[in-house]
Parts: sequence; C-alpha cells; structure tokens
Amino acid sequence: MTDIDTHHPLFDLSADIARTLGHAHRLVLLHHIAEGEKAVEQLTELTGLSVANASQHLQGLKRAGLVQTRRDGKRVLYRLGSGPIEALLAALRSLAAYNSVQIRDLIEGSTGRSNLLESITREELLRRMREDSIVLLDVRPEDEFAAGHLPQAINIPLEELENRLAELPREKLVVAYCRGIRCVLSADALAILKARGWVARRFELGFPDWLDAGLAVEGYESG
Amino acid sequence: MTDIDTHHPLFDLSADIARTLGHAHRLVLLHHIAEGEKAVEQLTELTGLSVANASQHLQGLKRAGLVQTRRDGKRVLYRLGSGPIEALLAALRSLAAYNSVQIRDLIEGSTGRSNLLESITREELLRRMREDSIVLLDVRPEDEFAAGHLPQAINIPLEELENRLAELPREKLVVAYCRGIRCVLSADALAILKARGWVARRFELGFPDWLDAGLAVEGYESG
DNA sequence: ACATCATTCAACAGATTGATTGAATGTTTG
DNA sequence: CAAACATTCAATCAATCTGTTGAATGATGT
Repeated sequence: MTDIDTHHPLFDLSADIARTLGHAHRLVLLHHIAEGEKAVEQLTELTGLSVANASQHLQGLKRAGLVQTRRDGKRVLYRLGSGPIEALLAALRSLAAYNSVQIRDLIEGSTGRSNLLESITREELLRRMREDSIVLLDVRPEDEFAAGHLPQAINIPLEELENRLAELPREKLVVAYCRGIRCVLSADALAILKARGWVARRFELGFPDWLDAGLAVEGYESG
Repeated sequence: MTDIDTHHPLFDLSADIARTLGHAHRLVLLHHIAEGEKAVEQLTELTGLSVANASQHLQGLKRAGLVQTRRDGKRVLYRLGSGPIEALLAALRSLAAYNSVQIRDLIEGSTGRSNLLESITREELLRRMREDSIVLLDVRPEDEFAAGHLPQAINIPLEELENRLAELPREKLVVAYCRGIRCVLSADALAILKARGWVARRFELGFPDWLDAGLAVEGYESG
C-alpha cells in the first residue's frame, strides 16, 4: 500500500505541472495568456522576452497542457488549457503572497517585540495605517459598526467571516479588532484567518478605547 | 506599468514555490508530512529514499517555506509550513487528476468516434460501468431518482450540483444522465462540470429508455 | 569523556534546463 | 513562384539540479 501510494502516477503528473510552473518567465506568460488569447509576438512585447525564448517556454507550457494553440493566418494564438488551471494559479499566487507578507512582516515589524505576539499596539497600528500596509477589520455586528468605527476599517461580523473571506486581500496584514481587550470576537477571527492562511494580528484595544483616546473615527455622531 | 507588472516579485516567489514542488520525491514527502508531523527516518521508510537524499529534498522544501522543523531529542520532526499550502497541493493534484483522466480518456475512449462528442453510447456506458472507470450521475430530482435509476448511479439534482461538486471524484469520467434525449438537465450539468474542471460526458438516453431496453435498474418497483 | 544515533553538510559526476544563435517551416502577399 | 512574415526547431554553452558517497554536527545515554 505504501508502495502503491508512493509511486502513484499522480505524483509524477503533479511534479511535471509544478516544474513547468517553476520559472518566472512561464508564469508571466501564463498570466498574460490567462487574460485572453494572445499571439507570440504580443507576448514578447508584453514580457520583453526574445521571440525564440518565449516560443521555447510556450512549448513547455503546451507540453504540460497548461496552454493550447490555434493558428490564425500567420499567427499562432495561445490560450489557457482546459482544466482547473486558474484555480492552481490562484492557489500558487495566494501562497506566494502569504509568504511575501510574512517576510515583509518579519522585517518591517521588528519593533523589538516578538513577531509571534498576536496583538499589535496602538502606535504600530497608527503607523501601519499611515503606510497603508494593513487591512483593518472590524468584526463586531453591523449595527455597532454603523454607530462608529475606526477609520478605513471594513466590517465583517464574526459570524459571516468564514463566508466572506474573499473580501480580504492576502497581500496585506489583517488587523482585527472588536470592543476592547476583554472582547473575544477578534481572537476568534484570528483563529479563522490563520487557519485559512492569512497573516493576521489583533488590535488589543477596541473601538471604545479608541474613542476615549480622542483619535479620529468614522460614522460616529457625538451628539 | 507593463514592466512593473511583469517583474512583480510575486512571480519570482511563485516560481520558486512551484519549482520546489516540481519533483515527485518532494511531493511524496509533502504528502506524508501533510498527514502529520514526521521524523526523517519515518519518511525514508515511507518513501524508500536514502536518508541523505530525503534530507536534501526536505531542505529544499524548508527553504521554500513548505515545511517547518522542530527538534525532539535526536530526531528532527517535519511538519507542514504555514499558509495555504494544502490548498495549493489540492489544486495541483486536482489538475493532475484532470489531465490524467483526459489522457486515459483519449486512449481508452478511442472507439472510432471523436472524443469531442459530449455524449456516450449505451454500449460504451455499459462497458465502462463494468470497468468501473466512470461515475454515473443522475441529475434528476430526488423523487424521480428514488422511483428508479441506473445501477451504481449517484443522485445530485441539477439545482444542488454546484454546491455538491465535492462528492464527485476528479479521477474518473463523470457521465451525467436524466430523462432522455430531449431532457436538458444533463446538458446543463455538463456545462457546470466542465467549467469547474471535471471531465464529463452525457449519456444520450435516459432512465425511461434504459428501462424500455430491459436493462437492470435499481430502486424500481415494476408493480 | 566516550560511543551511539539521527540528521545534515560537502563534494562529486551525470543529467537537465535556460538563453542565444541561426536555420527551417508554414502562411500570406505581390 | 518568390518575398515577407510569424513561429518553431536544432545546436550550443553555461548554469542548475539529482543522487551518491563519506565526513561532520548535535543530542542522548553510560
């Protein structure tokens, strides 16, 4: 069983596909082809590759079934192959984005504290908001959000989070907050986000604390 | 813009990940590690690789962030890295399975007719049912299915198909059928299946025709 | 400190891949 | 039919990847 499982031909097929994706030029070509059928010359212009080199990489993609060709007069047009190719490309990009965020976070975020800490200070939050390097996520119910929230925050109540993950970019650090240090909504949100591959932190304070500190808010009527 | 887009570092990161996945040994190792933390020795037993070779590939996986390590006494334990790795592996396997079905289908299915035909004859259906090389899908409503259906068929009414795709294996050809040649349910099912990357055909006849031909059925009371 | 075990490192030969060059193919136009 | 064009093929060299060998490292137990 081990042997059957280990030498399953699907591993070879998978490796072949992965190896074909394992070159930046081919990924760039695929990226452009995925946006619509393109001729070789167009692709060379878009990528800056030589014609022969582009053709060579395109042959590789074709061999692996990732693209298909069609002749139109003098030109040969490349289009995406059949099967769940876009899903694979999305998954690949998703993991790459995750890793890049993680690396960026390890470098930029070295403010002395351990990066393993799940929470983020008010100072760091303010800095990152200025840098636009985060997505601020308010996980409180809609009505509380409507009554006032941190600037730039987007609202996805905790109960809806799993179904609305698509709204959150993977390229940025997600900072979740709720009502304050005793509120567990944001901690639950972290668990969901991390399990699905996002890089997430928790803002240790909440909207009420933010308000008390006299910082700018949105959607709040002091009257 | 073209240039910025083309030289986006995400392509390099993606290529690095893909290249690392592009070897059957590493995929097999990952497969085992994904099932739970494992020591190097266990992995060599499971895969049949030499210790040094396994270690070398594991280093590659580690460099790409696909696995992480932890020391426990003499042993070094490998576990899956963080991020949406399993999603990527699933997408890769999914495409490989799709391609393998397609290839198998091109070879085995060469019965003279073009493989581009979407429908499958009764003879071919019977043959493939004997070979167990297909999944037979009944897309009629539940009550009709309950009143009688083709042997081995599974029932997913068309309206539920999109939400229940997970029940269908990608490794086999899916043959959808409904009430007969004039019934469009199975044609709609094909569109959904193909769009999501399955390899699917339509059985041109339906349950009533099958019944008329005197072939074996399940769940049908002639009385 | 020593022997032992699990794992990694270093170095080598053989194979594969990537970019470049120039020739070859197939298609349209004059 | 010849010329012009778009693309592919073939051949080359440098760079990288693979698997094997044996030595080196790190942790454990006597």
